[in-house]
Amino acid sequence: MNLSVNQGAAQENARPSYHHGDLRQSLLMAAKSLIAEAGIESLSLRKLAERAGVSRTAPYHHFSDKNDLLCAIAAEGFCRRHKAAAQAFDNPDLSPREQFEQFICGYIKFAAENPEEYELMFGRNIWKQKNSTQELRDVAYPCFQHQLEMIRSWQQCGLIGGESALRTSQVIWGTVHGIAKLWIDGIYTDLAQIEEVSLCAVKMFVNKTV
Amino acid sequence: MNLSVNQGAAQENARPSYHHGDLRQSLLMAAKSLIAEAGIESLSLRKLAERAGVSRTAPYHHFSDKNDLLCAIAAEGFCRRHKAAAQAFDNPDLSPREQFEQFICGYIKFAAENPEEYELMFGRNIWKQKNSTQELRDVAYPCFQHQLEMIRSWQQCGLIGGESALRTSQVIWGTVHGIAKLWIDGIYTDLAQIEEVSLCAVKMFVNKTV
DNA sequence: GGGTCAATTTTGACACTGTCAAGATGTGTT
DNA sequence: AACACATCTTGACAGTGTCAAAATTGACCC
Repeated sequence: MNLSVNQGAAQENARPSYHHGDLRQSLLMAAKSLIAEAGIESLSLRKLAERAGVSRTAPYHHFSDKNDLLCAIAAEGFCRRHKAAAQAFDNPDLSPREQFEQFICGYIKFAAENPEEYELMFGRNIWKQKNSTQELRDVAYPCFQHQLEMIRSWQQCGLIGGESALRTSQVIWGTVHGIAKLWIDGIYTDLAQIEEVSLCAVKMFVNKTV
Repeated sequence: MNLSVNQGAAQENARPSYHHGDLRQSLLMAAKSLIAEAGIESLSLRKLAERAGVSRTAPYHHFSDKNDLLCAIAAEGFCRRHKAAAQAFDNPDLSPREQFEQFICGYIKFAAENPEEYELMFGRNIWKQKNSTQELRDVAYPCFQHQLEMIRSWQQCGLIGGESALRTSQVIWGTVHGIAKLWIDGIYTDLAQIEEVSLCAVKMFVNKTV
């Protein structure tokens, strides 16, 4: 049903066959640009529709809900983050310690550089209750799982301590998520400090004997 | 200007002299009960006014803004949390290690037991831009400062590592905040695990030689 | 080519929201 | 009693998300 007819060529003035061409993709792009301009708080479906050049209710034929649209954007964010994390982890030139540092700093840097997108990926009621889309879960869960596996590997090579890999992973995820959130939400205000905080976190988690 | 005339007796049907008695306090109480009932997302000034028994715009004579009202509620939350933290820290019967554990677990427990209030204290645009009220800052900053001092004392007695007290404090705050947020926002769903995660965090931060 | 069907889009409407401007109502002070 | 002022109400406006019904348009079959 929601499968777009012509996926490719979702650029500017390429609408060969259908009514709009590929409105779903256009909406996602317009949404991201609107969010980048004025923040996620002020994103409304009506402004979005106007930007995309359609009427107010047109988006409802591609997204059941505003929440549905937000989930789709969030899913893209998880995809991007997942790819970046995997790339650093699979780099054979990095020592485990360097991998770990890349993970911590990369995670926080990703959040700091894409604050609105990160804010969307968590919070904003996307995960609360039963609001998460199947599509979102399909993308996000492997991302979470990947984090767990990385932590497990760093534990096995003695780089970091902790008991069960799951608990340790939950703590470390909490740390990076918390630092990112405190920055994004405006409590930590000095961006220059954020990287120092990240490095401090790395040192606190890494075993001293290594 | 905003000083209420008769602070005391802000209960149900006690409105001796003024129009309403003490609307400001009544509004705060009504707001907290509304938030407890339906979550912060669905709190509207109109519903709030109705609950307090006044017209839609009456609150605007006690709070300049919706944001102003939210800041006032958040300030109460910081007060409560600050008191609880100080109480545990000043307890002479507790060893530093017990104090630290109380801090970590107490912080996360506070957030888990008052999710809506905690969500309000951070996020919700209260700290972003210039939205924070002077009143809120006056209450919250000492609270942040207190956390820093506790961390410093635990560092000085060798309980925990880290470099500068500020950075260490930022990392640990990030950890408890992140775990709390991941729970509140619905990513960590099992409440029973939260305490285990808290204890795991304690073990990961405490020096092994102690 | 013409007719049919379903996907797509639009118009109209509803119940909300935060907030402003003016007026009404009561309180305290002189 | 009279004034000034804090407080509260009514009316209004521009937004918001979302539903129902109507209109448009492309694709497909004969």
